[in-house]
Amino acid sequence: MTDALTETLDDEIVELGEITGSLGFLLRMAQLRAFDYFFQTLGEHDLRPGEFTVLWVIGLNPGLRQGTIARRLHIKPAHMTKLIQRLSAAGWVTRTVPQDDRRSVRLALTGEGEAFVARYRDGFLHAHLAERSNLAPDDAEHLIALLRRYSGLEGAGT
Amino acid sequence: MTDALTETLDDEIVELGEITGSLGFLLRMAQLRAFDYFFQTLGEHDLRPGEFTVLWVIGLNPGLRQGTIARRLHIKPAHMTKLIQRLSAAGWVTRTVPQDDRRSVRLALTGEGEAFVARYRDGFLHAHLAERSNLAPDDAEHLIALLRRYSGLEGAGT
DNA sequence: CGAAAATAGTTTACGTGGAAACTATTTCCG
DNA sequence: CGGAAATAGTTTCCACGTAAACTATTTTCG
Repeated sequence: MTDALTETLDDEIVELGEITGSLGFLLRMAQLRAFDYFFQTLGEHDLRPGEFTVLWVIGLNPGLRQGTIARRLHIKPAHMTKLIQRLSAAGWVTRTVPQDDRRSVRLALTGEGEAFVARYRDGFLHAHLAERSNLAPDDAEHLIALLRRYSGLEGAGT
Repeated sequence: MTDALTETLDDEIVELGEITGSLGFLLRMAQLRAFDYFFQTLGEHDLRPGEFTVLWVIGLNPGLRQGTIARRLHIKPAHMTKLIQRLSAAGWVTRTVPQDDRRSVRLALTGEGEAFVARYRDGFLHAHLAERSNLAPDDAEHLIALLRRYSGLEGAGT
């Protein structure tokens, strides 16, 4: 490094301006932070957020068609196919083609799948506790409620 | 609500359970929705959120090094190189290697780049306004404030 | 019935973003 | 000075996710 004056003029300060009021921009930034926390907590294990979510939902809804779950999670069919192939190859998910509609595939967890979910369940669901570190608990709850509303998950269950 | 057994067999209802309280999951869902809004509004033009953000920040901070801007936006060096190559090839950004450090690259907008930013500025910055979203304006503002705090962009003020 | 349309899932081909290795330049010290 | 370390950016290769085309079934309806 040269002198402090040059340093100050060149680096350090990057003005972001009004873009910090853009929801899309903020969501991207927030997701990167959440991702950091996630891998900081669970990175030691070989676990991807998306994969665990799919396992979780299959566990809660055994026997549903692959496409039904994919739509609910906004996973595109092409990607869902690969996900299920992976989860199936790992021995966590069974694919069953029912008699009444041989186009479709119904999903369920294997015993290993259930064990896997049970094992990482707390770590995954509690990841959000660590994620909230910049926010007071009340604010974190509020943020979650607003996101749930914004993303259209409001009416469904909870 | 039907009972759990019926629910499970129904193809319409997908239970998500406690995962709807996970910040990471909600951020992913929210981002997908924001993405939809973005392309619904600006999809007609050939504009990517990330590219516009980079142009915007270069415009606000002409002469900064490529890596400085990348770090601030959490863009990895490898990706930043490709982004700048594209923006440069499009004639929006100039790359200047300064005499005092010939390893580095300093960025600025061309006239066309400034015109481009000026042209899409309103559409991009206002894309977040929750006209078509599920949130009231107050809630949208609150959501933005919480996200800004969570993602660590809280410069001054609160 | 049977051809056309609709549906479920898969395959292919591609674009975005990242990790690791590489090149070039500058700085640090022995 | 001059070799080791640090820094800036690039290149190569790979994972994730998507769109579009494809296969296989089921449904629609003339």
